[in-house]
Amino acid sequence: MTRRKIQIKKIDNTTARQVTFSKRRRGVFKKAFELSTLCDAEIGLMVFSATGKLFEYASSSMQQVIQRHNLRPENLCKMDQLSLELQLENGTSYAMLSKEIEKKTHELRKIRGEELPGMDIEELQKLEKELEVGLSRGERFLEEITALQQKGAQLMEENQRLKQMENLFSTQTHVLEQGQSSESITNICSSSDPQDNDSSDISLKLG
Amino acid sequence: MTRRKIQIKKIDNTTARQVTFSKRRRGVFKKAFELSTLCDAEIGLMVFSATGKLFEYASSSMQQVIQRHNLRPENLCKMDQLSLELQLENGTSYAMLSKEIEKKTHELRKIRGEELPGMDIEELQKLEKELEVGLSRGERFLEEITALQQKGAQLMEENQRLKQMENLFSTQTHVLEQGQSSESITNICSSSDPQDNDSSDISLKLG
DNA sequence: ATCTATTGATAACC
DNA sequence: TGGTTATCAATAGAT
Repeated sequence: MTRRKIQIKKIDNTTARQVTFSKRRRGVFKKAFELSTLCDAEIGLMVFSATGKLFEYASSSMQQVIQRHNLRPENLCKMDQLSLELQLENGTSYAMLSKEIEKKTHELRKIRGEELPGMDIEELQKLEKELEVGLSRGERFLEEITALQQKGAQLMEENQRLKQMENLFSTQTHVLEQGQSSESITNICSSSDPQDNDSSDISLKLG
Repeated sequence: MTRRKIQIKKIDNTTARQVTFSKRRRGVFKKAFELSTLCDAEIGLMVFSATGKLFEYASSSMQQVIQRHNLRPENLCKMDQLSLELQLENGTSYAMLSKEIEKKTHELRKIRGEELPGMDIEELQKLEKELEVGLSRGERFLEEITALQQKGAQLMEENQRLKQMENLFSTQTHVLEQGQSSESITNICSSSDPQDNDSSDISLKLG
């Protein structure tokens, strides 16, 4: 854009591209900072260089910006379905187990209220059965707990990726450069979201 | 920056601020697009106006950019602490409960091996005690299960936000404007497990 | 990195 | 909002 106008398309020359990247990156970050400052906007900007380096700027913190972004209804997408199922399952399970506990407790009290010496064999066998059931249920509970723990571990694992870095910027005027590159990324979840709002596409004119 | 140079600080006049926001926003998005195009960089830019409207641009898709961002080791951060605690808790709990189950089972078998008619009061009271303990343990299990379910629900909720929409942009030259505002953000943290990845949909099965 | 000729962005005004 | 224009800012090309 100076000694000569350039076309906005990938720069072939590698070194030239890197130079331009450095220069323009600064420019974009500065613009982002100015916009957020002048207009009181919350901004998050992530830039991965062609070599995989990450440069980022966030007026607050990237985690906060991402979370705010993810909070929007249109970004909560289909997970809701799974979530709802889960909620229902949980409710059912809990209700069922609560009922069972209550029942057992009631039976126990009933037994305790009787004279033990007066109990006949049948009564004792019943008690024994109760114990057995209680134990097996306990085992089921244990299994369930284990399963839940595993699921929880998986979920946490995923959540790790959600959690963001701290303010690596001392002030919002600073941009941090971070090393390493991340490769393959798997995507799930397609959004549909019919109605939506006054969303309008803005196409950028380049020249 | 033109008729007169301006200071980079929040514009007091509301309307002036909005005007500047609109103009500069375009500028930043354009710059971001140019940078990604010229230098083959992957870019994600999120802008929340002071009124809560979201404007975003992503060279690929915002979900992809966010995921790539989240994949960085340094962003898997501090959650590990809480996570480790949880793991230890769970581990301890599991070991303890397993041991308890085993013990109870052993006792039960011992009792079953005896002649019920031959049991004295003391023996029966012991059995009763066993049942009671079994029930209380069951209750504890239930509590634990409930706690785990809640934890899982929270995690899933968070994960929902992780899963992002598809290409709301038909091409990378488009910027989408989305409405509505999102407010306070609550964080729950916990995580663990270093390696492993591409795990995504996780459903909790309860019985 | 630094320098500048140019193009690009935009503040103030309409 | 959407134009106009005088300035200021960003930067391509060269050093």
